[in-house]
Amino acid sequence: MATHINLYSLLKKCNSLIHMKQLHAHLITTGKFQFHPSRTKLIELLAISPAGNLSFAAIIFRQIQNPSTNDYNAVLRGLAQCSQPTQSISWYRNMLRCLLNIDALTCSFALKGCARALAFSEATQLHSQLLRFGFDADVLLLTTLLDVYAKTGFLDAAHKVFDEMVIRDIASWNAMISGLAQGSRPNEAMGLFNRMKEEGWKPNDVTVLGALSACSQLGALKQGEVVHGYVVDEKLDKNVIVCNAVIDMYAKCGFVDKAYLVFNSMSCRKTLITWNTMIMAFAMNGDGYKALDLLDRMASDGTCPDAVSYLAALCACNHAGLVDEGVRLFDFMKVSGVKLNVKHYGSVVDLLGRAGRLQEAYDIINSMPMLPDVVLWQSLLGVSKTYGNVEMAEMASKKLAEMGSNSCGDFVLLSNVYAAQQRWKDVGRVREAMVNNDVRKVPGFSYTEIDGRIHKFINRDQSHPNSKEIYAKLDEIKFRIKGYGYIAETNLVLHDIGDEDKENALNYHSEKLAVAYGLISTVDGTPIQVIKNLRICVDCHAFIKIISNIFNREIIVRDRARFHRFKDGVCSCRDYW
DNA sequence: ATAGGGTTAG
Repeated sequence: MATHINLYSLLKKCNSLIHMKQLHAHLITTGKFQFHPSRTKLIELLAISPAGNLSFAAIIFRQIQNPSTNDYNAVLRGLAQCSQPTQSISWYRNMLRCLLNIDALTCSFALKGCARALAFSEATQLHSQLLRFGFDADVLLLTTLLDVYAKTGFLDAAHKVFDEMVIRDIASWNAMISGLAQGSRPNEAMGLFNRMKEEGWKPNDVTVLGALSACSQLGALKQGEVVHGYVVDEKLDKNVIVCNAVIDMYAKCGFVDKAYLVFNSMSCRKTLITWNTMIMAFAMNGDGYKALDLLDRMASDGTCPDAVSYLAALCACNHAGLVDEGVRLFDFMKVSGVKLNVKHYGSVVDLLGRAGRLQEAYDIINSMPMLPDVVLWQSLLGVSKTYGNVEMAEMASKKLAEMGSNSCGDFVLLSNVYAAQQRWKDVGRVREAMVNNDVRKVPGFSYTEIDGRIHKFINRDQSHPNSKEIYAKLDEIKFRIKGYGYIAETNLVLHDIGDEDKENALNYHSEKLAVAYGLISTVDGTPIQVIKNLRICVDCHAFIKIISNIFNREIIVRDRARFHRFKDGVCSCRDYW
């Protein structure tokens, strides 16, 4: 009896493989291995702790004459969190064959494996099995199930599980809220967050992380401020993870100053991620020098920059047009010992390309120790278009085709390169390829927050209740801005349609709809904030510059990569993006 | 001998 307790307490303190092996040897040499209850705990420790060793756990498992469900579960848990989580599914199937008694933990670990392996259909099988086993009153298990459905992208199935749960606890709400937030349905995430409060639940740190992430995506400042207020009131800001999320929220809502205020007044210790979040915030805002300054300061503060820190700083140089600083930083990175990945190369290629240094950009691609990705060739294609370099554009397009990229933007860019040289035959050839290849077009959409409510617009959207007024406003704008030298950039539209129709296609881009709605529904002089899922197009950029001038409004647009602040007819990106 | 499992920022 005494040895049971001793072994158990020893196991709990065990944090190295050597110690685990010693305990194993002890169980063997004293002849207790086959019968001692701590054996299972040892296998679990080996299977799941960072100091453990999963294959060794499996070896030990095979030495057991009559493994219990718990022994199986211990290995299953390890397999579910290892680098090949599909192994957990085969292990589970094997358990069903060999064992009669599966318990709720078996299902829980197997579901975890499905989540990691993104195995939706296996999860549905587990779902029906756990119902048959009668585990459907188990809150923890149903929360895991909900989470698997959400993580595999089946949010409606997740929601159904959530809705049908007889008993829910805080973690069930949290799983559903963060599932919606991470599944690109942030508005619903906020809806559920509010409903949760109405129903008398008290959000905890995990809850606010989901809500803050949703606000970040939506650019929902008003709602984000409410969540921040709650965080402060409930002292959830003792948690550095929460602080990081608050910083990110303010930054993504366009309030980099507020983000920096939170960054500077944190009561808990900053982590690597805190610094990276703030550097990224400056980068998105075009504050190149502030980002570089922070990169220096983090090191002197005792936090060693990692690959993400450098990427963020490089990105900042790129957005601010700090070409020499960026190249210097990149050269330093190569000797600093950080492991560069394809994104670092992509960023520096973009930086050089935008500065017109196409040959240097191309040389870097050729010197890369890894294969260039689609994004990198797209960026080279983009800058080739900017500088009218036909050969480079053709080469990049060829690579993109080889890699199976089939995005509309690639074809449009190449076509524009030819069009600029009046090579109409080639333009026609590209159009034909577009038709034949059935190109993908990611639908563009924009959000704007008015009085704490999010309004979403897609291109040519007519579903908004105020649609009539919005289109009338756009007509008015169109009329007024003609006098300011605005000519629609119709070469961005690649359809066989007349110029007027091309103009209409551009006129109803989602960001224009959102800005027009902002103009009619907010008081004169107040800023208008728009979030767009793609990069802003040249035409909308020119259009909004003029609007900021004639309507005397500050208009802040966050596109996929950065912020554009339009004021008095100019943009903070200085037309460099 | 018993508990053990779920939600989490760049």
